[in-house]
Amino acid sequence: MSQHRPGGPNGRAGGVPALPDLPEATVARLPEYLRALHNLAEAGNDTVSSEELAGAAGVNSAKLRKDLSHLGSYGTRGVGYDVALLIDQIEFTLGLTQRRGVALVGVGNLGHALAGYAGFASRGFRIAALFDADPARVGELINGLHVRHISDLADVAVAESIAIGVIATPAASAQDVADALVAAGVTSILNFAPCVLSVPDGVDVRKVDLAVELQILSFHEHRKSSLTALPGGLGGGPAGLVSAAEPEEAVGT
Amino acid sequence: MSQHRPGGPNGRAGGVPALPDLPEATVARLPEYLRALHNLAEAGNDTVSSEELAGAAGVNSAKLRKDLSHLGSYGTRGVGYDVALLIDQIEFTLGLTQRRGVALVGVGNLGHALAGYAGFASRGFRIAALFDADPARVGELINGLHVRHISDLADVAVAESIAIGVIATPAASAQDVADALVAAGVTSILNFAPCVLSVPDGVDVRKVDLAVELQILSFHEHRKSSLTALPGGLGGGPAGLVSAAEPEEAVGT
DNA sequence: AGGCGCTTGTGAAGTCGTGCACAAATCGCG
DNA sequence: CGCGATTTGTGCACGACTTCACAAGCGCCT
Repeated sequence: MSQHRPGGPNGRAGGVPALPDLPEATVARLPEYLRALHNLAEAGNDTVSSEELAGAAGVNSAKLRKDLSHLGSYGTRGVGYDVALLIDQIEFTLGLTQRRGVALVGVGNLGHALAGYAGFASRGFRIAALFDADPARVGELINGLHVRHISDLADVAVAESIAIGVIATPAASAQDVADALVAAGVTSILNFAPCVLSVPDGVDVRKVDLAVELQILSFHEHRKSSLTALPGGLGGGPAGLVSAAEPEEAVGT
Repeated sequence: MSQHRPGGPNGRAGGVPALPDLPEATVARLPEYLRALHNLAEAGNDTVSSEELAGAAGVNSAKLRKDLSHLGSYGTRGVGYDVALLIDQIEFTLGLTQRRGVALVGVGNLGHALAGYAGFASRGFRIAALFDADPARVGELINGLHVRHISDLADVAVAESIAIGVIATPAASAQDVADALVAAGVTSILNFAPCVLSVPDGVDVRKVDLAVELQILSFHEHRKSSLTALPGGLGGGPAGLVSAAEPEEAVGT
């Protein structure tokens, strides 16, 4: 995360919910609850218990209740939560009451897929513009939008009041793109490039690295197979047997 | 997220624990260190200090040292870490000394991009087979592999000893695919479908939901704009007390 | 009306992760 | 050979998150 404001005791009068300074872990789970709630609503459920909802979202019910309690008390004891009300509450908290415009930079392999990803549109986002540095790609029509050159970024971002940018370029150009986004007024960045971005304070960056996820799984595979293969424990250290594995297939991206 | 062994009171009967049972948070950072190390190696660095490496990986140097200390002592005081040695160590720990085969199910929008994603190959994985349920897609050639029907999954998975599966199908079919993967002997699943999978114990699932990341960013956007719009508290409540932003590294979790 | 079963909301305890601060270890050099 | 500069490895305190366990609240049934 980029920054977190430890706010003071939040006390607001009136019916409008305050901005309750949620734990980051809670924020990360709210979208999951929201998805589960939409499913439930579609299935015709009016209310839902914490146990049910927790099951649908894949978490512990106590955790779910505590998470929701941070938003305020929107459940009824003995009954459960009103599905529609809770959806509204979470959407408000996540700032999804307005459809946010997103700028996507880099329409290569991954960018192409992201541009066409229906999940963005269905969950409150609108891909407002596509950019690429490659002039050969400029003009290409993807999913109803045509690709613009990255030099137009500032103009478009301002015109469409875009606050979120997605970087789907190679790592080498990611920092430049991030700088350009920041200069254009973007204050939240989702980075798919495998590199660390440095941005000014006040700008949030989240990173998604697809290969990292596989590597984490690989670790668990490795551990599982070691456990079954060597129940006793393998001696010494894992020091020796590494070197002669693969022909070092460069890292270049 | 992944499943943990319930294990209870640590079922290990005496003896030295073979694999040091790393904290999950550490495991999640190792791939990042590995990437940074490969960059350094390519740049010709022989050794690196924790401070440098931490910078390149976007973390605190104390955290990095603690993480690495869990793997054993592979640094030299006063000097730093041997880049090549550390790469070997981390790759061993992550189980990347063998190139792991991956089965990708669902070659729609996103699956297509994943099939062509160079980052997998360059970081120790080999997409060994592509599957789809749609007969119209079977046979299609993507990145040198042709798409097979999902009914072949079991045969191929066994033949190629595939332990990792990637689900890039719509949510509606994800659970069926997961069941098929598990039946075919896959014990680790990376799920891009926006739904909760239920799998037997011993199977690890990691979920990546692209829209969720945007929603988390949206939350922070929402909060930022509210803060600037309402600098003070409204009536009644204790106002002020908004401490300044704490600078921190920009690292996604 | 009153009691009963169900479910939320939350104090409190426990677990996990982080970051500081420093001792121990190593190198280079005079 | 010893000293100082440097950097690792880690004990410790702190903070964040999770989980348990239960009181408080709500609706329904008698």
